[in-house]
Amino acid sequence: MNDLNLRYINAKRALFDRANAKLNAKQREAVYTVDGPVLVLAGAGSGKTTVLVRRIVQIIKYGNAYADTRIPFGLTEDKVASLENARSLSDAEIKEILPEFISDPCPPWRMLAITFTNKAAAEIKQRLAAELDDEDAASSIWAGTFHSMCMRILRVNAEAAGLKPGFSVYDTEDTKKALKSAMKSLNIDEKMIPLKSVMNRISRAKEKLKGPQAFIAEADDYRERQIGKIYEKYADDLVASNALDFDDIIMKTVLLLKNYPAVLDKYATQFRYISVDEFQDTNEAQFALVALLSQKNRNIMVVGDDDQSIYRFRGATVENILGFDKNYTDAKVIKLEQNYRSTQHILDAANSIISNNNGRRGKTLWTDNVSGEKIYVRKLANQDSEARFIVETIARMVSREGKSYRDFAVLYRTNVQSNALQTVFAKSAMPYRVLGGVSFSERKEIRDIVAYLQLINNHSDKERLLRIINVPARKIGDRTIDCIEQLAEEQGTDMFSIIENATKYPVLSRSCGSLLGFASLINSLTELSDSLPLDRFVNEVIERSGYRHMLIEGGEPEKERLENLEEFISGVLEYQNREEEPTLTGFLEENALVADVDRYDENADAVVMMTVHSAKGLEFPIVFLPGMEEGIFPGNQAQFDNEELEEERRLAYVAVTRARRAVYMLYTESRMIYGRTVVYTPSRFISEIPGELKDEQTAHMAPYRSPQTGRVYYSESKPAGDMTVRAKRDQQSAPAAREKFEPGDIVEHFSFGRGEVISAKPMGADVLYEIMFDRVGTKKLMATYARLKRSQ
DNA sequence: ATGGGGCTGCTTTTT
DNA sequence: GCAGCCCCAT
Repeated sequence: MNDLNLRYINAKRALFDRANAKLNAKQREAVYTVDGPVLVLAGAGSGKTTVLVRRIVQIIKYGNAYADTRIPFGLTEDKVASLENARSLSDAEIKEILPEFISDPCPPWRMLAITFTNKAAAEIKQRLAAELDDEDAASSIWAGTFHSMCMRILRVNAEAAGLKPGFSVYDTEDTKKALKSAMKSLNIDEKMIPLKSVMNRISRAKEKLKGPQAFIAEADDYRERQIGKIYEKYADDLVASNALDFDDIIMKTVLLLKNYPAVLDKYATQFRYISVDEFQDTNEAQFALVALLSQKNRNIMVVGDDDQSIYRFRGATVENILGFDKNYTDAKVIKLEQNYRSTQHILDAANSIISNNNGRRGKTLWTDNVSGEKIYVRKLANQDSEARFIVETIARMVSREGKSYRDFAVLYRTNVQSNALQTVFAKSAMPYRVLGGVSFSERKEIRDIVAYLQLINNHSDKERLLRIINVPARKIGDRTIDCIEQLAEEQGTDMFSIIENATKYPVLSRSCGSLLGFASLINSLTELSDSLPLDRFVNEVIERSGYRHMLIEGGEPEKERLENLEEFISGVLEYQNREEEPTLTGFLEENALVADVDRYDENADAVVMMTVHSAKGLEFPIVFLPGMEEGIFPGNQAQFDNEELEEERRLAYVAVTRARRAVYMLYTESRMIYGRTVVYTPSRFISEIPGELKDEQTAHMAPYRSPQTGRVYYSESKPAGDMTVRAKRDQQSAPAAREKFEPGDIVEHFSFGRGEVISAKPMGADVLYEIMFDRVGTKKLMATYARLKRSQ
């Protein structure tokens, strides 16, 4: 290559570098690596989503322009010089020049980006839309979760996949019930083989693309053969119900692509570029899917972090990321190790913990950020002091350092740990929110109405039929239901057909009236579903099924359920307004695949509490890690199992790397676990952090003092009903005479803001107020700690 | 048909 | 310690 050509290419690349000046060299390398397989090992906080999005945008806008070494015909010295001088132009001017280098760009609809969660998918879509600045282009990119993408393929190819249109998706609870009934019909006792392990085995089998026959063929003991039988029966039931479970969605798609070369060819041709996020969380089926789809164009980029693989228990195989470049020998491997989130001390601590694991690809995070504070390690007397330590530390930092509540996260290993925390937080008047309770769509009334909709959409859906056939009560008893089930099995048809034709079966003569009534209810609603807008239709379902009537009859206790149904209808309305072609099937699919509108509102000013698992991908200025004890974190089950232990260590790595500024690791002398007081030793993960990175102390919490009697209690013996936390400053200053409020009064709270008193219950010398706040909803607060002021 | 009492079992979770 | 589930009693 002559000098002029070389200068041309260098000048062109310099301009692209300018356009991506906000990225570091490694990130840019990933963005410019367009063709062939690429593995991006992205450490925590290394900007992986940015890279993923930028690369897609780069390919759509400029194709392989950066790597392209072709020289335009008739290149002149003047031209090269002007490109070289363009470096000093403004960003906007450079953007004007770049299109002249376009080289084989990819149309957006040939771009596939796969994530695990809807939240991640939404974020990627949103950032793509912003960067492409082209709504249509952004929305034609296939960006979604594994499941949503597979559903899209299955819907179009339902017949080839062995499905009838309008097929249902069973969630975990439906699956559980179906397995239970399969076990019952096979006379397999749950005490012999626990349902949980059956579920797990079958789920693992599906992830390995193993059907019931293959499973049975490989079964080498009685128990395995029994599970094989259950699997077979369950699979038959799913077919009869025209339903898929979550694992089927992936497995059936892979099988479809394997069995129908024409279908595979269509998609493998269409998807010129494939990107997979969180690749360390993929299972075998998901890897097989990606491998099939990319086999033709071989342009596959996977992004992930082997050190953050924390879902082995649900079938994720780290080997997918560890061995990626063995599967794709020509893969380019790029490591993103610069961290933009945390202080160097936090990263050093995380690095030294994770360095105790074997079987890593090996990465060392570093940052330009300050070295920052040391890791605070605090020993507390018990879980109560632990919770109070957290509350008081936060209270102090909020009042003295002007921090917001939202700057703090409490991350624990197991959900049970949140109980003790919540008790203390609830009484402390400190705003907090807990992630991971019963979600909206898991509520009984919502599930019931969704079951009606599912049955209307798919009359074969057995689990949903069983769920609502007698809700509200319509005199169809268990005996009748058993009878119908058996008839359906004998006739090789579904239960609904038996019910419709109840008159034909003498055994059903007694309940014939109720059955025909139910059949005509469902049939008339099915007809109605075509003619009414979705929200009005759902309203009719609630009405005509008698469900609303049932709840109204139920009076006060059922009021909340009624309100939830109203909220559900507004959710339907929201779907209807958003969707171009709203359909019942579409709504149900979204409902099955999209968990609640992500419950975590990042704007609310409240301390957030959740498991370390659910914190993956999030970041917080200050992180508390209670329960850093052997037996909790790492858990008991990991004590003698190295694989488990390494997973726990990765989890600890995830936990520490959530923090931007400070980490508090807490452990106790003793704590209550399952009703027993246990004494655990501090977690090995604490000792795996070098001493010079730690600020280690015993924290002495002030004992409780009863507000009424002034008696001092130590937490273990505190009297029932007195679970107050006293911030230190409160103890020092004698409580001032407190203003009394009555229902209807408007009050001001130092962090919840303005609210109206709903009720006031005297409790000893104190008063428990229920207050409806404008911003944060209804809260119950003790007068002594709420420090309420009259508004105006 | 519904609820209460006793028994069990108990990491992590998205789709 | 507690929630969820099953079974039995009303």
